[in-house]
Amino acid sequence: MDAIADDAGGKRARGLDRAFEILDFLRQKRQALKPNEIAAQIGAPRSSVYELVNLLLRNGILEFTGGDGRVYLGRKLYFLGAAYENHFDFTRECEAALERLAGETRETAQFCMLDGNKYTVVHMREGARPFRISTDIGQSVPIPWTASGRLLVAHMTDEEILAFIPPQDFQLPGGEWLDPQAFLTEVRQAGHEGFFTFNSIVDSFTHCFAVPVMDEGHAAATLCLVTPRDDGLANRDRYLTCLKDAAASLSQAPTRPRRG
Amino acid sequence: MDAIADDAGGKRARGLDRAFEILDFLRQKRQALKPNEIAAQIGAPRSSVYELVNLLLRNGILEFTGGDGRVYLGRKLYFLGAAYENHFDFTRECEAALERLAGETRETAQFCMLDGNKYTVVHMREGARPFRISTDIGQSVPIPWTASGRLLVAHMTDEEILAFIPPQDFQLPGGEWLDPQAFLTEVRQAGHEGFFTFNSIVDSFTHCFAVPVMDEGHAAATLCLVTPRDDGLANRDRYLTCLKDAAASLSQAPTRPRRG
DNA sequence: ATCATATGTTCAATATATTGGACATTAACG
DNA sequence: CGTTAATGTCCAATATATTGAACATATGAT
Repeated sequence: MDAIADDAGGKRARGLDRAFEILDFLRQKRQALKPNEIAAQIGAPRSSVYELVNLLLRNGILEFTGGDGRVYLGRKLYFLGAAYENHFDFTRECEAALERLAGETRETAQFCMLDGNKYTVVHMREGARPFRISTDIGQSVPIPWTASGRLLVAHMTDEEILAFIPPQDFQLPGGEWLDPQAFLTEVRQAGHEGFFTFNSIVDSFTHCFAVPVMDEGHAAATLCLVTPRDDGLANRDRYLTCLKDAAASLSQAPTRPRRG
Repeated sequence: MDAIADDAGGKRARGLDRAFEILDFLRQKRQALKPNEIAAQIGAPRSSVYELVNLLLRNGILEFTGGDGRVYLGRKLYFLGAAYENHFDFTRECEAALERLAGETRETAQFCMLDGNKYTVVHMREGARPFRISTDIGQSVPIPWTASGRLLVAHMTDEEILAFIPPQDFQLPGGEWLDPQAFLTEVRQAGHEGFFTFNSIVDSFTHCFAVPVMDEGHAAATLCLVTPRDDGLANRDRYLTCLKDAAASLSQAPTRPRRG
C-alpha cells in the first residue's frame, strides 16, 4: 500500500530499495521487529528480508535489540545522520532559535522539514502553556495539512507540486477533501508573503504560524508556532516578528561549509 | 585498502555493501564529492558508483549539494539517525550530563562510543579552560589510543578483543607500538575498577578520565574528561566522582523503551 | 589546433542477487 | 497427541544488477 514509489507488477525488487524500505518501516514503527514480522508487514519475501537484514546487521545499519532476534536501526545510522547534521550545522543554532522562540512567546515552537513528500517535525520545543501538541517528532504528515507545507513546496511549479504530493494527502483527517487549487493559491500567497498562518485544519483549537528558513533560494525548512487560537490571533504580529527574526538568524548559517 | 571487511579477489561487489561504503566514505571526507571522485577514491567502477549514487539520491539517502553534481549524505539519513537516537533516548540526558560535567569541572567532557571497531566522540562539551582538544566529533580513532577504549571492549574475551581491533591500531601516532598484552591488562583493570584514567598516549599534555555508561551489562558508551595533566592529577578524585555520578544517571535511561 | 584529463552516459555480457518453496524447529492449543 | 502458526534456514532457478569498455562532452594546457 504505502510502498515507496513505483511498485506495481510482480518483478523482483532491488536489494537497495528493499533495504531502505525496511529501514523506513522500522523508523515508522519505532520499535524493534523480527525479520519475519518485517517481511510479513511490508509484503516482501521472507528469504529476501532475512538476507538483507543480515547484510544490514553486518554493516551496523541494523542492530539486534529487544531480544528474540528483533532488530532496529543501528548506530551507524546515527553516525551518518550526525554527519549530515554537522555538515549543515543546523541543530545547534536551531535549538537555540527554538529556545528563544519558546521563551519569547511561551508557545510551542517547531522546526520542520520535508521528508520525501511528507512534512515532518524535526525539532520541537514545548511551550510554557498547559497545551498539548498532537504532532510527534519524526512522524510523517501530509503536506497540505500544515501551514509549513505551503512554504516548503513554494519553489515548485503548480505541476511539480501536484505531482509531488500524493493525491490522497489532500484528504483531511476528518475525511473532507481540500481543493488542490485552493491549496496552490495558498502556496503562492505564502511564497510571496514569506510566511503563512491559519487556523489549523487538522484540529479545531490551534492557530499555526510558519516562516521559511531559506537555503539556496528556497525554503529548506520552516520555523513554526502552534498556539491556542485566541492567543495566536491576539499576538499575531508579535509572534510573526519573533518567527521572522529567528528564521533570519538560521537562514544565514546553513550555507557555509564547516572544516574541522 | 581500508575496505570494510572481506575484499580480496576480483569478484563483483554487492550493491548494498558498495552503497554503504560510499556513505561511509562521504562521512569520512566530510564534504560533498562528485560521483567520479568517489569512484576513483574508493576504487570502484565508475558505472557502478553512478548507478548507486542515483539510487541513493532517489531514496533521499544522498543529496545534491555544493553544485557541479556533487553529492553528500542526505536528509533521510538524518531522520533515520534521529530515530535511532530517539529509541534509546540518549541525547537529551546525555547533553544534560555533559553540561553538568563541564560546569562542575570546567574541563572538556565527551560522550564516546564504538563505531565499528573504532572509537568515536559522539558528543562533546568544551570546557571553560583555554585548552584545545584534538579529537573531532565523529572522527574514528583506534581503540587502543584512548582511555575509553579500555572500557568499551571490556565485555569481550582477550581473543575477541584481539580479533576485533585491527593489529595496526596498536601503533601509536608517534610510531611506537603498544604491547597488546599490556593493553589487555589495562582492559581487565578498567573493567574491574569501573573506570580508567591515564596520561594520554596520543599527546604529551593531557590526562584522560573515562567511566562506562552501562547498558545490558556492558559499557555501551563512556563519559570522559580531557584535562591538562596537572589539573587532572590534582582533581583526580573529585573528577572521578563527578563522572561516576553522571554515568550513573545515564546508565538507567537507555534500557526503557519509549512509547509515544 | 592538438592533446590530455575529468566528467558523465550508454550498453551488452555474465556473475550473482532475489526469490519461491521445501524443510526444520519451536510454541501454542485443543 | 496431532495440528496449526510462527520463526528461521537452505537451495536451486532465473531475472537482473554490476561491470568494463566504448562513447560523448567539456575544460585546460601546450
